[in-house]
Amino acid sequence: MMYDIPELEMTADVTSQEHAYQRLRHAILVGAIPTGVTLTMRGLADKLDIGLTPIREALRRLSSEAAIQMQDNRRMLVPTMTAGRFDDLIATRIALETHAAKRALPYVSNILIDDLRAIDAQMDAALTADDYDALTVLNQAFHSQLYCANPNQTSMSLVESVWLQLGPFQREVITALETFYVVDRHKEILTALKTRDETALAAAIQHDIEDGVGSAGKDAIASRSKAKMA
Amino acid sequence: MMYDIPELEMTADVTSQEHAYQRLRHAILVGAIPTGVTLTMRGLADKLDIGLTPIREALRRLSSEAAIQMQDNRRMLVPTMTAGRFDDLIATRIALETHAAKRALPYVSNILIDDLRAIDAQMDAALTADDYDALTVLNQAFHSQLYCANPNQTSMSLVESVWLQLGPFQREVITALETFYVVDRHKEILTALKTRDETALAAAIQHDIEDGVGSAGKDAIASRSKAKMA
DNA sequence: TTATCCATAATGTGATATCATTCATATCGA
DNA sequence: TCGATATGAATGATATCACATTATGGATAA
Repeated sequence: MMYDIPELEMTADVTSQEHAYQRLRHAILVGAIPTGVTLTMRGLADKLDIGLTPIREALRRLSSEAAIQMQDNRRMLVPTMTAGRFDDLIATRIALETHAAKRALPYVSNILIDDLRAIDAQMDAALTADDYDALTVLNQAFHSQLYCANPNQTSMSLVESVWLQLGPFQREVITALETFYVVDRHKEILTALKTRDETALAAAIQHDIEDGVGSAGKDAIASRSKAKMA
Repeated sequence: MMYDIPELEMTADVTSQEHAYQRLRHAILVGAIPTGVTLTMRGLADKLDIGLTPIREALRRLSSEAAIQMQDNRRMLVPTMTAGRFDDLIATRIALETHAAKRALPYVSNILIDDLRAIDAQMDAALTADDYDALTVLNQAFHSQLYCANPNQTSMSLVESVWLQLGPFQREVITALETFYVVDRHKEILTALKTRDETALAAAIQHDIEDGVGSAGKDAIASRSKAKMA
């Protein structure tokens, strides 16, 4: 199966391994790598124009984040999605991110709220420009900046692992009509932040996840299994 | 600083990389690697009697699980613990594991409960034998088996990342007097499982974490900062 | 037509060598 | 005595090579 890995501008001083990792990670995050197809090290090395060694280490890192799966046959692939796994990933996202948001709330400043609002505005722009990959990245930046307000935060890397596992769904999901809900829910999050209302914040995060990837993903899985039956 | 990495028997057919990963992982999990000391690839390769390449990939995997930290100076180390980070790790453990337990509950069978009870008995034996590393491993097996009852479970790898980050505290913590509480709380967990009581289960998990690593860890941090002042 | 088997190609694993960067230590200067 | 500096040692990064394992495609047989 053909696919391509989006470019990703980086500072020149990063190692090849880091470069490969960031680029593959981004590709998975926006759903650019189809699920189920076998990835080969030489193939990726060729595609990214990088040696085998950095690719290997990047893949090992991604496998430890459950972004890719290394089977015992020595085959590597982006795991395929099932309804059950998807459901559990969404539930885990909600548990983890409501927790992270609540822990971050005491550290939220008005400046941060303004920054989040700015990201939200960028999302509106990306939406009208039909730049869905940017939309995904911005949405994650929105959540990430919030959770990282907590200076002792230890759950961001866990959240990112879940995002990576949901990544393969991004493209089929984000084009769905439900997309605009995300922006709406961000407004709800911003309001809860402004009033420093912990309960409302947790609810808003949950709604954001459910209405965004959650519902659209369910639809995508449903239509996929219907297609298989036909 | 001197330290040694516990042996770990494995099947012969695993790759060197997997072997190195498992052994280093176990060492961090039981707190055998002191925090703050720089790890060198050649040093570890020498210690484990394995080539550089497998060590390198094992370290990359561990860094992606936040078990070790790779600084920009190219220095690698097991992160040192601070009171704030510890607090957040415990809070994350509770959020994540109560969630995992609740999701697993519908799949809990009486056979599983018996298995857990058997692990608990082994823990009693390990406790009287003063085998603290085994105690740690068994405790994690207890929790792991419970959460993995959910066939669609996606949070186990996240939980393990948190365990790895708390690992460096295991040895200083588990020798503390509070240790016996853990076993008590496991009884509470088992009771909640038997009655299929979701609320009681979540509470029991929370108590187990708080009374186990939680309180003992707080003490350890407190006495450590006291020692530094003296 | 379909299943089995074999030979070749492709792939992951691991070791080693080289290079650039970083660290450690001793020397020098104030 | 203390701090800055330079030099050599140690370390991580990467490419490359060799090898064992796995996959692939075609030929053969039922």
